[in-house]
Amino acid sequence: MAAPQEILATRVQSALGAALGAEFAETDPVIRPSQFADYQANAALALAKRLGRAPRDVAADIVAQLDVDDMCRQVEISGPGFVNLTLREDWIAAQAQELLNDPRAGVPQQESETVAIDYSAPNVAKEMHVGHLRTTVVGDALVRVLEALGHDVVRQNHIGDWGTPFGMLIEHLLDVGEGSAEAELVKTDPNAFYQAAREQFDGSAEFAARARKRVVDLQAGDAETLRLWRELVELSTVYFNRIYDKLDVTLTDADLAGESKYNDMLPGICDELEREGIAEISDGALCVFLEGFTGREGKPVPLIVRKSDGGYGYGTTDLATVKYRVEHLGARRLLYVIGAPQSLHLRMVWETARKAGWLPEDVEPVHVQIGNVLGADGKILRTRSGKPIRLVELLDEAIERAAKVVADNRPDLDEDTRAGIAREVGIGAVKYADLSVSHDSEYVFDFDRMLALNGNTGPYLQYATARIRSIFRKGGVDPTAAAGPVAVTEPAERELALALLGFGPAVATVGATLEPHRLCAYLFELAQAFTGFFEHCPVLQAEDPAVRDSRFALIATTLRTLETGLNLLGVRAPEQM
RNA sequence: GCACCUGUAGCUCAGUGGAAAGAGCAUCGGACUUCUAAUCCGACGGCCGCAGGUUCGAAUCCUGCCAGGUGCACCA
Repeated sequence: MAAPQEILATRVQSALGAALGAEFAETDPVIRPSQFADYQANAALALAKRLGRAPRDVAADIVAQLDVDDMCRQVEISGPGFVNLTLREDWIAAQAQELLNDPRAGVPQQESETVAIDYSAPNVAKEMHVGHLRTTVVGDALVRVLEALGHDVVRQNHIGDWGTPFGMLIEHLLDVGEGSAEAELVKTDPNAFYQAAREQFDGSAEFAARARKRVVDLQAGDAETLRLWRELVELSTVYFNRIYDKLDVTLTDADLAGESKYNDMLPGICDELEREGIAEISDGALCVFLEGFTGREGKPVPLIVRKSDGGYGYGTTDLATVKYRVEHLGARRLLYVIGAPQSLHLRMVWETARKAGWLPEDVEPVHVQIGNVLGADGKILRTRSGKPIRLVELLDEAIERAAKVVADNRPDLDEDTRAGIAREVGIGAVKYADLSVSHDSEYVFDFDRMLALNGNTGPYLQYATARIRSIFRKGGVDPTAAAGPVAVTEPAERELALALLGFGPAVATVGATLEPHRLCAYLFELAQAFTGFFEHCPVLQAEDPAVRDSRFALIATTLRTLETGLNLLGVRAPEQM
């Protein structure tokens, strides 16, 4: 199963070799979608300069050697030397038929690579906010896509489960009592618990003293303190899992790889850095100074690996993640799906790891930068009173709003069905909104826009699948039973079939660029192509049984492609809506 | 001050060195006796922040500037 663009690329390359010499057989044929044909090959323009010839002549030579009769019905030199390529309808139909029969839905099977992916990373005893939402959703989509492409993906949920706040949290847990209603807040409203602890810490010197002592005990490995700490982590895990469940995210407890996991590695990391002369003591702290990293007033910025009080910061922990993921997990790509502001920090961590030999040249670390989510005012999304928005409330509001729309439009459905649809549509809308814009840009959060059935939204794609299912229901046909044969005659059929062939490449692109919004853009175009088909090409009312069978096959493939694509994004497709 | 990100239609956002820069929303005008109108079709709308440069060709690459955002020593 190969996409038109790829097949054309190899064909044009052979033509290049034949026309211009073997040394040109590897050059990029520059196949692009065209507004004047299906595709265009732009290689001649670039090569003309090198050859010292007129571009149109070069194009003519390429076309003379080009063997595409089986797949193109028109090959035309146009403009300054573009080669316009128009596919044959029977070829498109044959490819669509192949796609229908392809158990992988056109998704290429790539050579397996171990990829470690760090995403979500909420903090224990703290509410997840919209920033966590986005790294969770984007990270999970990347996981699904990479796995579909055949890679060995290791999820690493780097939760904040260690550090000074735990002294305060543990003491507060003891004060309210283990198992008390207030302790249970960690499962449901963690910020309430955290704020209460914070208030004690700020308001009571006695409490603060206890909290500080507790931190020391924790780091010393005191058994009772560790037990209480574990208790807090477990309570938090209940909260995380409730969110992940609601969000339909693949993370489980097995993926937890929080800061505490690396505690044992930290002293060794510092020792090695110091021994190798990579780190030095500055103002009492063990620091790595790297060339080219300067801050205010040109002062060198350190990566602090051991604080002056002997404690470790996140720089050390992050170094440990690199070491662990390379040495222990055998990862060839290290993905960090975290906020854009961490960019400087990560670059310093990686450069330090390179110097220390923990990050070999053939291992590629990537920062999948996550941009801020903004409110209507263009500032980081907060409630009217200025507090961060509770994620649970935000998700519930999305579901409520979706429920209202479903109730308005589908009074014929029973309540349970409507509630199920509302959940899938509401959550899908929020996730899709996070995924459909490039992950590194900020975007403005707007319920009305993301829940709209028009435009590049989750509901629009879900609606397309629901309409297809409706046709199959009415026709009494099982989508998996559609077998074709596929024929392509109407323009809308042609457009839909051609769009279907682009799925595999779109998924592959996301795997390479780590940009889920490209898959969104593809699925949106496919859904639009389907809508055009839906308007112009009746399926059930088609008079000719052969046309009917062909159209069944086309929409069955469309349904599977849309659902597979949505699934790769982590978005559900309701059977009706 | 240094570094990174962003600047594209009224708004929200796409855009792989290729032809005349795209979509959705909003606005205006149309289409339900039809497989879901929660839909669709059409129109309107652009010094691609500014100025240079590279190139046969630049929203895209380079340099400078302007504007906004973020980060820059012991929180993560």
